[in-house]
Amino acid sequence: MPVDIEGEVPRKANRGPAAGPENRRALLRAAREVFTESGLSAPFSAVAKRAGVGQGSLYRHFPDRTALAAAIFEENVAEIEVFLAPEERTLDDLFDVISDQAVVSTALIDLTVGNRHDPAVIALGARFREVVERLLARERAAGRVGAHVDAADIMLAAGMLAGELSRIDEAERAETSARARRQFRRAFAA
Amino acid sequence: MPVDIEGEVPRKANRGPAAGPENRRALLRAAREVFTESGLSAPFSAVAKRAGVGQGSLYRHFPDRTALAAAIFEENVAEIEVFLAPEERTLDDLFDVISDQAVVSTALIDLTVGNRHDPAVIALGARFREVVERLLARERAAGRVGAHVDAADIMLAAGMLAGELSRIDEAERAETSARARRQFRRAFAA
Amino acid sequence: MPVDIEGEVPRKANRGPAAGPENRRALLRAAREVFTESGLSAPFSAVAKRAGVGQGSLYRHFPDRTALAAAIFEENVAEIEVFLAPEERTLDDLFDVISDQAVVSTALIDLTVGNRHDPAVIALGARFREVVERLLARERAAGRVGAHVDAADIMLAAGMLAGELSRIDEAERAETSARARRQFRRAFAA
Amino acid sequence: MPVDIEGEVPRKANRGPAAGPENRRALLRAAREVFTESGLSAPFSAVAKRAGVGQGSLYRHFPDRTALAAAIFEENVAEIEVFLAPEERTLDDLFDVISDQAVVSTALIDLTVGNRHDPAVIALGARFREVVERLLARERAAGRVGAHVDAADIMLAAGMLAGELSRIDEAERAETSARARRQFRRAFAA
DNA sequence: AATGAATGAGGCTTCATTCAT
DNA sequence: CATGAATGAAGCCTCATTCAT
Repeated sequence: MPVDIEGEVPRKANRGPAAGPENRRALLRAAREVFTESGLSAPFSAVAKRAGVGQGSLYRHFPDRTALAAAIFEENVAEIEVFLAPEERTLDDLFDVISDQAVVSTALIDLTVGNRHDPAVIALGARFREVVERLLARERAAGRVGAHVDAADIMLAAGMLAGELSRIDEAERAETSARARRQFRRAFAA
Repeated sequence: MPVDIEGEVPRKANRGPAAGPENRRALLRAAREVFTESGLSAPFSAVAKRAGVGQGSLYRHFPDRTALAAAIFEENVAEIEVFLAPEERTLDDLFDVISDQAVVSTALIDLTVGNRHDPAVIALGARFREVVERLLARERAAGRVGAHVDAADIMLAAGMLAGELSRIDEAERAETSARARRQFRRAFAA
Repeated sequence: MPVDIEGEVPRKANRGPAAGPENRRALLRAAREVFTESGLSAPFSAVAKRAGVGQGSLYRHFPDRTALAAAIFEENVAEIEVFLAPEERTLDDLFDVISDQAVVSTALIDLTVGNRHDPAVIALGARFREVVERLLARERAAGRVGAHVDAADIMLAAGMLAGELSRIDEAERAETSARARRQFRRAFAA
Repeated sequence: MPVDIEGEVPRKANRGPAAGPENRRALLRAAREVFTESGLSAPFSAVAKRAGVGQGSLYRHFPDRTALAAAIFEENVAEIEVFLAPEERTLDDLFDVISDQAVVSTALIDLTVGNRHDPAVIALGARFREVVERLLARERAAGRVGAHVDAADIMLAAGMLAGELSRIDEAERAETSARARRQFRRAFAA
């Protein structure tokens, strides 16, 4: 029962510009968590709260939901790039990362799809396509993938898989992922 | 606070209980349109408005979003049952209906997935599975589908396809649908 | 999942005018129950539903909440009149009835107070006052009540008691009633 | 659907966080007024409007009706504590404050009674009881109150009085208050 | 005279966004 | 540059009341 006669407002100290990058990271982490737990429609403000950051800062870093989604997407793509860089990575490894990222990814996908024409989104799509193309070339050369398969096939499969995984219960993900991958392996086999 | 500018009270005439079934149909039609155009997150009230029906009537017929989704889903399943009944229907025909229904279907899927444990939803899922099983038996007998394929495979494929189609632009649907079906045909081939 | 293609509406048979008084009784009983359970602010329609009667019939019998309250009040007063008629009834008996009726009564009181100028309400108030006056005359004659007490005192006490009882938990009613009556007995003693 | 007739966007200026405590006070004042005038069932939003404050701010300060009631109650109890602190205050002074606060108090009482188990409400009840106990001890010591009276008696009387006063017309309050206090004086006399 | 569906106003609450400090 | 309160529009849902049958 705060009596609050002369209203002390004990607000968090302003830590100055130094806090910028740190806040940005906190926001991204928080956004992943929030979107994972509550879906895309989670209150935008929940992200700020979870990150322990003011509403205003959230808006400064990410002027809208798309910007936030793009930033997360960017991290995902970066992770994929790194993970798939080694020569020995296979299509199966791609599906592994996709499966791992699925839940957040699809909230993402839904969002990015809604802003398909945003330049940032387009750029990220292109980066992802690059990865896929390099991978595909290797897989084809190794005879693990037939000539009838092109990058669009892989991307479609990845999208469908991510979408499906994001919709279902945690408990069913592993099995569903395995089943889908069996299908795609057969579909893509040489 | 009706201002009652000209003493006009333009409350729509109460057409009496006779309007009931008609309203129900109008609401379902409107719901399909609205969800197709604006996705699941469209204001629930938009459905009533589009149907030309009072808010209250919407709630009487469908106490919540799930009830409405289940009713649409029911119509879809009924259509699928009828369409796939003839002996000569194939897996490709299933993918045809799915593709046709995709946009609404996925709003549906998202919704039904959210209420996976609603008895009505469960019952409809079971009906769909029945159809798939009958179809699969025929396809297998005809040698068009391999023994490695089970009903869950078909249902997964249908779900992934519908999900994907619902996310993309109208313009890309035909091609994407064709591509996915090529993949599934190969995956399921004997 | 009613398909409802040609909408049969199996409505309750119209039992004709004979049902009138029966419905009225059912409505009053239902109203007591509903107001007791859910307070005055219970949906008006809940009364009709509980009574197993159409909305329209409720409105026909009782054009508004006040009319309904007045009718219940009327029954209460009638009961009080009968109960307190015998020579040997005392002030304590009055408090007994009040306590019994308290929960519904106060929903009533709140409502009637809101329509203090409704003729029906005024008439009922007068009838209650009559009862009180007769009782008071007897009690005074018997030397059980002092000369300093008038009808308004009794009515005030009754009102305060009913109000209090209506607010508290079922479990505390007996004790609170006893305590209040101890106070009033002392206050009114010769 | 803001029609935006002249491109005018007359959104009230955001006066910033500084407005916080001021808003809180305005809301409490407004709540007292609104509840006094229209009873507990007044639209919650009326409080915000009366206070000249956005809906959202109302909800920020008081997440629900109970929180608001508790805050008003808190002010009342604080006032009572201060007013009854001096040695020379009597039971009659208590009834004075109660009478003064009656109208709002009972909206309060009705509300707090509905949330009897809210910790804030419990704490306030305890504070009130403390005041009553101190007062009662003095009155008893002074021989103005009999040994048969305990704190529960006083609290019951106060509750009944407040309840009654809140129900009746402004015009009758003074007389009713006087009458009730005559009764209690007699009931509690040594 | 009874029935119960239809109607829509209005209260409730949440949330995106702005902006004083 | 960060903070978080303020704002109000807009969706949700309930309910009093009407009225065709």
